[in-house]
Amino acid sequence: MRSDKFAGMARTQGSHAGITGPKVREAALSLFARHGYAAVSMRQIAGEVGVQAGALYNYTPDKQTLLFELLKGHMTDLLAAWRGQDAPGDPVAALECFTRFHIRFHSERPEEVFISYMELRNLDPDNFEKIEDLRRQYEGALEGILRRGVVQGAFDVAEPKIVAMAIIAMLTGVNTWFRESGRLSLPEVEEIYWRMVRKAVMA
Amino acid sequence: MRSDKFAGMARTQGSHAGITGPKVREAALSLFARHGYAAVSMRQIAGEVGVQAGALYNYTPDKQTLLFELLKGHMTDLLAAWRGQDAPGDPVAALECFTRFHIRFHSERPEEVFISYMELRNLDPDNFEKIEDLRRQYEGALEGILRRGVVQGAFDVAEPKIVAMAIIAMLTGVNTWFRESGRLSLPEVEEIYWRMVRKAVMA
DNA sequence: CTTTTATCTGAACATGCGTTCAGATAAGTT
DNA sequence: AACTTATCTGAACGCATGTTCAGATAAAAG
Repeated sequence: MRSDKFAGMARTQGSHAGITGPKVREAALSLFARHGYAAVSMRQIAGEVGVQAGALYNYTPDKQTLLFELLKGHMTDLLAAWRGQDAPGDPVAALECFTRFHIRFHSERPEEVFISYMELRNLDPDNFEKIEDLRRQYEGALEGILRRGVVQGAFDVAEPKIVAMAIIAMLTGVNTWFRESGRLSLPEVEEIYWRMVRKAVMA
Repeated sequence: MRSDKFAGMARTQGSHAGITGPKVREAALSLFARHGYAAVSMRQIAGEVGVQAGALYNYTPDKQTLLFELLKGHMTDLLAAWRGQDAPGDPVAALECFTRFHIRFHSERPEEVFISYMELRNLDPDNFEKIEDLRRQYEGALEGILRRGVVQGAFDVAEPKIVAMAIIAMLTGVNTWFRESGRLSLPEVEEIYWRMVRKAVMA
């Protein structure tokens, strides 16, 4: 029952709100990103939602699960969005697709990205393992592209797994400085990074 | 007086220890890296040192300053170590020097690196600005190398500042996976990353 | 040996934490 | 209209937090 509500099932009965669940997750996301999981109290989250702290426990069994659901949702969305790209078969085109997709997706969700990289250590071991598994799947997608490119002779990459991690680290770094209002537009940023990625792996 | 002690002046008088100051910083560093600044209590740090919580205040005016001094010390060491490299004048050789230096230095200090990237948001604005300034100086070193390479026609880089940040993000990512005991040695890792960096920026 | 002093203890302070729960509230159902 | 039930309040729970400080301790200085 609780999990149904948490998953976003329409609440057809109740008293005041009807959208408290999403608001709780939005408030938690924003506060965790700004101040860090450990530094944010349930009372602060409740305050942002406009509710007393006790009411939060209608939407999450505890604080830890609230964090976990945010991270899991982000990683699940990321994987689903990537799979929805149906990337080209050609490795070079696929790599370009991945590069642009990663920058675009991550720039649209700076808060999720931030906590996904910062708050992993605040997950208990079980939850951590689940998130890590999703992350490895995403890395594996890029690694597969690289391996296919090597087989076809398009890429010169001795260690596809490590190069995949290096590329992802580089692309994710965009989020530390990119601002919508800045000098460069997102397509321009994509272009700069795609040039680097392409040249770095090309045979 | 207190700042002298904190800076490491020999304590020629006192009671029990004589090395409590360094031990406090080591314990704080290790615990902050493992659990995060906000999640670590002064009592935990004191416990690791083998002292009561109150005694910590002989070595830091407060918890915030303890974090700040760790970050400042790390960034200062990093800049000093880089300046001690006297990098070659040739941009390509200098870039190789920077790449290998960055990987080596960071792999030797995983805890400092971790908190330097994770705990910036826990600094109050004044302290944050000071650390950011040091970080910009370090980025500027790489940016300078890139600019010189562009002028000499060795590099093809349209946005040296952004490419510098991208390279640093990529190189720092080594710390997320590299283990001394792993399959690859540090020189092998340096080689893999240097290949990527060189190819990515070469004209 | 006595004095000085840096260092540490142990208790206390006010405040905040995550979480629980009985009871109030208001919307949906009949 | 009365009934049901999801939702929220407000108070309470035990416990932890950063920081302070009077007093104990032991090493160095004379």
